Amino acid sequence: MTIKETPRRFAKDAPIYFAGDAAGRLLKVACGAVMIFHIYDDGRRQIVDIVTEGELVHFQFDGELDHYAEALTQTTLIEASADAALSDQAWAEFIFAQMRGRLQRERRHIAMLGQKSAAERLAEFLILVSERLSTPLGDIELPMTRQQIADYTGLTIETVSRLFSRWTRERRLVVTGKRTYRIEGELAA
Amino acid sequence: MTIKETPRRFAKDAPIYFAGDAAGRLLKVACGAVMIFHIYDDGRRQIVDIVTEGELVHFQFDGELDHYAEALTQTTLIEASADAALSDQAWAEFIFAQMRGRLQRERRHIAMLGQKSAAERLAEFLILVSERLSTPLGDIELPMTRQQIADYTGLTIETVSRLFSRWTRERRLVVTGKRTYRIEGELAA
DNA sequence: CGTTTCCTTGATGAATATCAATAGTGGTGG
DNA sequence: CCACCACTATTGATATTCATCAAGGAAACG
Repeated sequence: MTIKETPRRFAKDAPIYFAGDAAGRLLKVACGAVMIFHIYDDGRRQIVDIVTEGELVHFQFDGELDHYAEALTQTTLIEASADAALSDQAWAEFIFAQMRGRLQRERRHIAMLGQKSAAERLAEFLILVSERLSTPLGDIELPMTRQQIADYTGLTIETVSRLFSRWTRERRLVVTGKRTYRIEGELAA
Repeated sequence: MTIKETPRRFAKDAPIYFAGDAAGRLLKVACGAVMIFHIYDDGRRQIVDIVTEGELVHFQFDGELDHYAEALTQTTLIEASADAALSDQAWAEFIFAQMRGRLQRERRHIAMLGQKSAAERLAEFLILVSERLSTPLGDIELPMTRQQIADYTGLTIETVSRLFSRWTRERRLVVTGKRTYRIEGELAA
């Protein structure tokens, strides 16, 4: 018995769910990319993770969701019943593997935010994105605004902008398109 | 058929495993507390999570571990075969619930490190510890050095020490024992 | 006790946030 | 196609927070 999967499409920047929404459905990214984030009362926002093709968006299958999700690009999600998936052997293994990957990324993110300088954080972010969102050419596809990058790295848009400018000036980073870059040398320094 | 569980004891500050160690065994805290951390080449350390009674220490059941674990207090762990546990219904559900809890905490930790000031971070840390390591009396049991607190909050020991001093001076925090505190007012401010 | 480790406190400096102004970019309708 | 508008990014000047450096004191341990 296969599990019923319903596709849902989201425009760029469209909200996917809010904190407080009921969980219960399992969401898998078919194409596009999703950002997961927290918001504080005063408007501060922290992007916690970026979810890409083939990955699950969250693992909260009952109760309420405690974070937000938004489409970073035009995105198609596959929706399925969480209960059904959990009792299916193959799905359960997939879910487990996904959770493990997510835990690993989040651990790295914690270490980055806790210990690294602005330049180190941005460099690590770019490398992460190049591994997860890249075109096959090796160029970094960066479908994020400065504000989003700042909210992922825990910096301000000005600091992010200054680092981009400096690296570009120093030819460590080359702008190869409207929203694509290529890393030429060692960043971080 | 029940799964074989072997207890193992660790002294305070004893290492439990290192990054690079083979995974494969499942570890559950029977009593005590364990800290999970990352280390960089230059010695910087980030404590990623604190694992307490009844919780699983990690979820890497094959390949290599990519982080370190150390006993925060005298600790007893239960060791079991990961394979056996994963194919047991009740265990699988427990593992899933544990992973979800861990993901939730790590998300919060990311948001804290990315967006909050030193005072806010330390306040949040104390509240977290009071929820997770507290005595039934409401006092905060703090079996951690200033360095460990700093490595959890991404601050320096001096900053941590100054905040403790200030809050104690302002009677927001009361020292009720050698390593126990009580929160009296609003911290963070 | 002496020794080591941990903690506190002060003085200073560096990294990064904040504030402010300008420039660029994309989108829309005339 | 152009002109306008709103949004995003850049850049500079300044302020703030927190780290670093340095020294002394307290607690823990043999």
